[in-house]
Amino acid sequence: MNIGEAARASGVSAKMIRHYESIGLVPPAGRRDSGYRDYGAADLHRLGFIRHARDLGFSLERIKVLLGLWVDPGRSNADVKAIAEAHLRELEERARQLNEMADALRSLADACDGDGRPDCPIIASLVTGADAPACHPNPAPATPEPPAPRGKARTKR
Amino acid sequence: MNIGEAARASGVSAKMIRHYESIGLVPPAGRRDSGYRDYGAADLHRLGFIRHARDLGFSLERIKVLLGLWVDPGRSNADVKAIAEAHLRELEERARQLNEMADALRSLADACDGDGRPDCPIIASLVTGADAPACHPNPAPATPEPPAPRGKARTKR
DNA sequence: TGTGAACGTTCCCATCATGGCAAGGTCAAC
DNA sequence: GTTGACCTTGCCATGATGGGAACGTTCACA
Repeated sequence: MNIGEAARASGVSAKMIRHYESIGLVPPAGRRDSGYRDYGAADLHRLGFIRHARDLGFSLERIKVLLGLWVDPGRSNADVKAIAEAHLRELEERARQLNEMADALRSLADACDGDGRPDCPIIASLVTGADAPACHPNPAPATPEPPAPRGKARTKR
Repeated sequence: MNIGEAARASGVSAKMIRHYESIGLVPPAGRRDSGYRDYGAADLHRLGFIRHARDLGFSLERIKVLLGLWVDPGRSNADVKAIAEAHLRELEERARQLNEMADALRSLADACDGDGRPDCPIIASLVTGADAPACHPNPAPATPEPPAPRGKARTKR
């Protein structure tokens, strides 16, 4: 089985299969006389395993460990679970950070009329680092202006 | 003001300040006779703007646009809002994906006893690509074994 | 038997934002 | 004058993936 067929069958691109081989995530594929890599069912299984782990966001480094546990008949599911939970905590932490950003940005965007005037709480917040105003406490809090150009030499930029 | 002081004052590392200069996100800093970069209040403002935008997860590319709008007295807050909302949608999408992964991984981890035996629904799911079993439908669905080693030529690896 | 398309190979480069390191120049305090 | 903290430029690395060049192989079809 060519690398292209293996790619289609496993859902891992040929490019990535070669990469995984180069970093030792999959063993070096057998070669035909032509130099073409040759894949069998066992290879497809391994590639499928990797793809499913990638779908769950596991890093290649952790997948390497999971593959080691997979092929270890004496593995402990506690080891597997520990890796999964470590990854889960990282996923949750990253999601938390994204949600924090999204929440902050959402209130800024909500506070912006988007009516075509220059006044903009989003810009204002980026300038001052402050959060979005509660609602519209003051009617027209002029958007802070950019700092004056350097010295007198405007053309210097 | 040295780059180090500017870094401390703005919360942007010296390394990044140089980088931002190299990609045109900040104008080339003034230089002293020694060749040292020299920063003033306007530069700190700009760096602070960038840092706050980075804190909200904006890409440097988008920050470049936001900076352009900031310094444009004729800007429309609709333009700013459009960029913010585009970014917001991306944040939400990324968070959604992470949560999807986390949910899937959580049910797998919950389904794993972690009692030290080799049986492991996490490994099983990575092998088959199937979701976590509903709860524990069958008492001991033996974890799928790794594929047999390649043919008879184990040394071929 | 030739030929062309589709595939394979290796190697290098790019992404994105950031950090690290090395070799060398500058500054300020003692 | 020495020392330590700082600055300069330049290159390399990250992690996972894609793109492309230059060149070899396979296979079907005329």
